[in-house]
Amino acid sequence: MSWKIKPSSTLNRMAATKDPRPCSIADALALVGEKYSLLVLREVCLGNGRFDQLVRNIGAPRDVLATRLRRLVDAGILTKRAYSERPQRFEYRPTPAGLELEPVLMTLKEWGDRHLRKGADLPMVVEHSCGNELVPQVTCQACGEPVHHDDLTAHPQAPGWTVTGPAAA
Amino acid sequence: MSWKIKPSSTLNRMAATKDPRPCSIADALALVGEKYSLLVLREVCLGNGRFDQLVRNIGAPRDVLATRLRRLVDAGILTKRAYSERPQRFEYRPTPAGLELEPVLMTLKEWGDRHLRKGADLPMVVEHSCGNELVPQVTCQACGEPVHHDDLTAHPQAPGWTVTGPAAA
DNA sequence: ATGGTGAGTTTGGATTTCCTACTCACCAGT
DNA sequence: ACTGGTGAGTAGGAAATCCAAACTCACCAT
Repeated sequence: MSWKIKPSSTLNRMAATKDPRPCSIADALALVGEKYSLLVLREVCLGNGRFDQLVRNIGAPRDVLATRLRRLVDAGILTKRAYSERPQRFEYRPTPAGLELEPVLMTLKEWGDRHLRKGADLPMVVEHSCGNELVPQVTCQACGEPVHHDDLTAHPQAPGWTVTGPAAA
Repeated sequence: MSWKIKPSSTLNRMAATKDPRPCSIADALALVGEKYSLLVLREVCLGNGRFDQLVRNIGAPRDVLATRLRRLVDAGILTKRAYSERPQRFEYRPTPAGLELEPVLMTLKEWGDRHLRKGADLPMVVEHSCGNELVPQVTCQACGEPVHHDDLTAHPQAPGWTVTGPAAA
């Protein structure tokens, strides 16, 4: 049996620790930020929604994949539907909420293409219906202008937020 | 000592396994997809780049955070610089490459705001220099139009890709 | 009867995370 | 000079996760 008395210096540190911030980015990542989850979404958005396709294309262990799929279905990001009874066979497809995560995939792909492959030898190109290769760009819905870091000002609305930098409120 | 003879059904399964696809999304996630990495980027983009600020605001264990920071610095996404010698104190800031990950954060925040909080009681609002609240929208750089799933066609360029769905090449 | 496929589950070991504590260097107050 | 506090980590062990391979179960094909 130990005394479990904390030295005061430790007590002070404990008093200073706080819960992490309320944040939609953190909440979103709690759902889709686990390993392989966004790659699952990539595949189902491409129409490759069967279990063994996912295993092959993503390279995830089967049990981990099964866990991720359950979680994404529970979160309303994917649906599981049978494409064949007798033999029962299933396919995962994105829900509308899942499809709305595509912008995240597109911006990630853009960044990877530019910074990790320097624009050459891209493993895959996406074509937009306008006929050009898609280069996704984030714009402000209100004014239509492309968004740059220096154009942003953060306004914390909930307790727990402090902003010290150039984007401070 | 065991014989290590595989049943033939297993042999066949092994022959079918392949490496995962070459993919910029997967490569990007290998760098910034680990737990907490994107939250570190959030904080650093807000100007909160000191170790203990990061610990408090993110809620990450200190050792994990130290590991992530090293990795992000190595990847050229953050820089570490002293803001005080004697006592040595450091601050992490985003590099240009790090700043270019902001679109990923913005699209994630958008999704979380809409789907996880239904638009009400947002913990934080970002203002664009045009004076409006920022609602990020992904557009096609070539034609300027907002991008929708059905407007996209995937064109695999590297081996290992198969696309069976509506976005098939 | 044998083998093959799809969609997982089971098993057992390797790897990561997490938590608490500890260090080290410095500064501030008494 | 001593006590306490801060910043930026490191150390060590328990808990959770991951991973690869094997196994299951239901069905179909030869």
